Amino acid sequence: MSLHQESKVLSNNLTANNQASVCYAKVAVDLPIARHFDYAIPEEIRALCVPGAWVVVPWGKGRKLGIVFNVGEPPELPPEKIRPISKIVEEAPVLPRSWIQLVEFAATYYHRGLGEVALNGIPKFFKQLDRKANITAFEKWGETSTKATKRAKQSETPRDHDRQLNSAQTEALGTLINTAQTGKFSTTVLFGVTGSGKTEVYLRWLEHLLQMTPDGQILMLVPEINLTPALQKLLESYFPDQRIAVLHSELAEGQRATSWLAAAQGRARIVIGTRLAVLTPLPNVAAILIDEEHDPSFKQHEAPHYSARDMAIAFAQAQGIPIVLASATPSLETWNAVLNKRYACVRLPERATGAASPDIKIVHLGSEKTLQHGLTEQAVAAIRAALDRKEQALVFINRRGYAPVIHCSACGWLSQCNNCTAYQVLHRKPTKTIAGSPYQLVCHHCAAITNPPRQCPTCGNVDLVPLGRGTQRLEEGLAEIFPEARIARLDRDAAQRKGVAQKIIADAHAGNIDILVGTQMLAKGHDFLNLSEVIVVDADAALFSGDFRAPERLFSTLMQVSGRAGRAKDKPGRVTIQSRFEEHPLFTYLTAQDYEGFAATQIEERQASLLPPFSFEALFRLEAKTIELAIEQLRRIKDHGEKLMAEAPTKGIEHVKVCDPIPMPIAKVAGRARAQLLIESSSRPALHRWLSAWLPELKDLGLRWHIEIDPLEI
DNA sequence: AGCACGCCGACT
DNA sequence: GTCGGCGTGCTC
Repeated sequence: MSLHQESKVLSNNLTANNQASVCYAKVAVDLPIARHFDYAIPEEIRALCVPGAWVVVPWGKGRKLGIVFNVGEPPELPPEKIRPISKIVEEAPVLPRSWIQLVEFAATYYHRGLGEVALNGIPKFFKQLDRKANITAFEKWGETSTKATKRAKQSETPRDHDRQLNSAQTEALGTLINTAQTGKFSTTVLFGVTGSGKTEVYLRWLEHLLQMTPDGQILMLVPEINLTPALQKLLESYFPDQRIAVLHSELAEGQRATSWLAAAQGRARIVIGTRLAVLTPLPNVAAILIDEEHDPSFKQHEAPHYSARDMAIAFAQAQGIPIVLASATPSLETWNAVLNKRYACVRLPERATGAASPDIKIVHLGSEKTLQHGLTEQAVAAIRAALDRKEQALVFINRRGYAPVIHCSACGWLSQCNNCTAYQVLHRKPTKTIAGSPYQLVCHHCAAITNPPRQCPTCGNVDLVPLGRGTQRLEEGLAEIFPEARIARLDRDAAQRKGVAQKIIADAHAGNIDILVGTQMLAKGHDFLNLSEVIVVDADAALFSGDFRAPERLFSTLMQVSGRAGRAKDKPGRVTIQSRFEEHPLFTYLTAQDYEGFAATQIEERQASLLPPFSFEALFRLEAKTIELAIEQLRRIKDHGEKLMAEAPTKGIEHVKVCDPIPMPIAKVAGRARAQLLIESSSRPALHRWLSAWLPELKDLGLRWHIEIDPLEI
């Protein structure tokens, strides 16, 4: 008998025998579909079929993994269409209620399917249906690594533990312990400049929590994968007798499965991870800490588009536990909540080591002719001075590749991507090939790679020149200016090969590198004690960007990268920022390292123009063959919204503003035109009530769109 | 996501 | 004539 026939018979039996007692389960299926599915629960598994149970369900001609959410609610479908659950996966841990609630919250808030959210954070390994043979092996593996940790405990390593806190830290710790108490929901911002010793303070807070709650688990979110190894080491030396699980997308499948299982079974007391870790089931969660709270990487760019920070706050609230948001430059959403006294705030005003704050200088970026490989005289002198002192310099440029575009000096041709509204970026090939050009053109949007043309495709001119510079060209230029220096480059391209990023970071710590060239990746968190000079090659692109969040991001990036300089007591840090707009007010606040002053101006502007956090946004996006078609389809969505608005008073929905559809900032990617439609409201609940009324009706329009809640980039 | 169905273009 | 492109619809 085929699976399909078998299930038909089963469901017929179920309906025929005793319809009233047939029990149904709402199941999140492992699919990126914005919906859950109803299944009948066969009598013999009814006892095991509880929310959080793992099940195998029939799916079309095959089977799929699912997780039970609700049991007993009436199905939305006629009973004859409902098939029964195939079996319960008994060896899998029943997922905790807190996790079920979090997933339900996120699916509702982000207007997504349960399955899409629920299965998003579960390691691939557990989603395979034939994993049964391996699961015990993994459990054993988990046990052995616990033993390994225990063994490490016995060989007492010197612990940072005994290091004295300074008076500001001691005071901050006291306040933190008082405001962020166990067993009670609170949101506390730990606000301190880079190097003020936030880490020390929150480690002590974690220590306190671990003592207060004998089984309690702590979730710690960090923005960058590169930061986890150092943090893991630190935590392991700090808490040698606690099991620490690390979770991020670049772990090997086996490691990720092991860590996840340790967290889900409550064996791991501390769970460190990037944004995906917010979806880890934690049966005994006792507190949450988010480091670099403002970082945009906590927002997922793909499918469910969730903000791990916002989800974590909602999670803490639902579970009645404290959450701490640490940052030197909190997001304006967070800072506004501090000003409104919705969040508590603990301040750390000084650098803990006693090192002075870095001296930040803005220098004028003249015409290209006055520069050496894009660097001003002052910048070159600053790097040379660092080399002379046998200290390190970091040269920051937020653009990877060799040059952002190539250009024909005769006819003005630019290396436009054929499939995207973007330029192809000139890159040095990753490995030297025997034949052909050492360069290639790469589109950063569709990832298409082509050989650079030998002559201009429109006029035949052979004189094609790279315009501007990225990390690779800067590295080359620096090698020319400082032939004796050891230079390393760290950007997404360099970090692509596994282990390379960690090797460069280790080399920098060991003093085997004199000049570090890199992007964002280098700006965050690292504590290079011999680094005393930071150069920011070009801060201008973000100064006049159309994005209202650009100044906020620029300020925090510059503060963060500045914070890399002079982390040791005896080596004061200096920062040189090159700009054509030295008079810009952002720089005034930056040189004074006055986050609060800067935030006040930004908040004032946002309030005046009713931008977030003074309004709440949702964004419809869709793709079509042409931009006209995409706009036309979005207009149909808008029209429908306006029809709904006309009926709003009768339906009890408050007013929201539906803007006009516009092309996305990059209008075409990989040959597909993209457009967006912004929805705004001054009230978050109003916006969500509106969307809940609107979205189901839009299904009938037969359009393929998706929605993003609280978008970061518009 | 898969997978089926269905309707138009260039190929042995 | 068909093979196959991917647009559309469905999965409890």
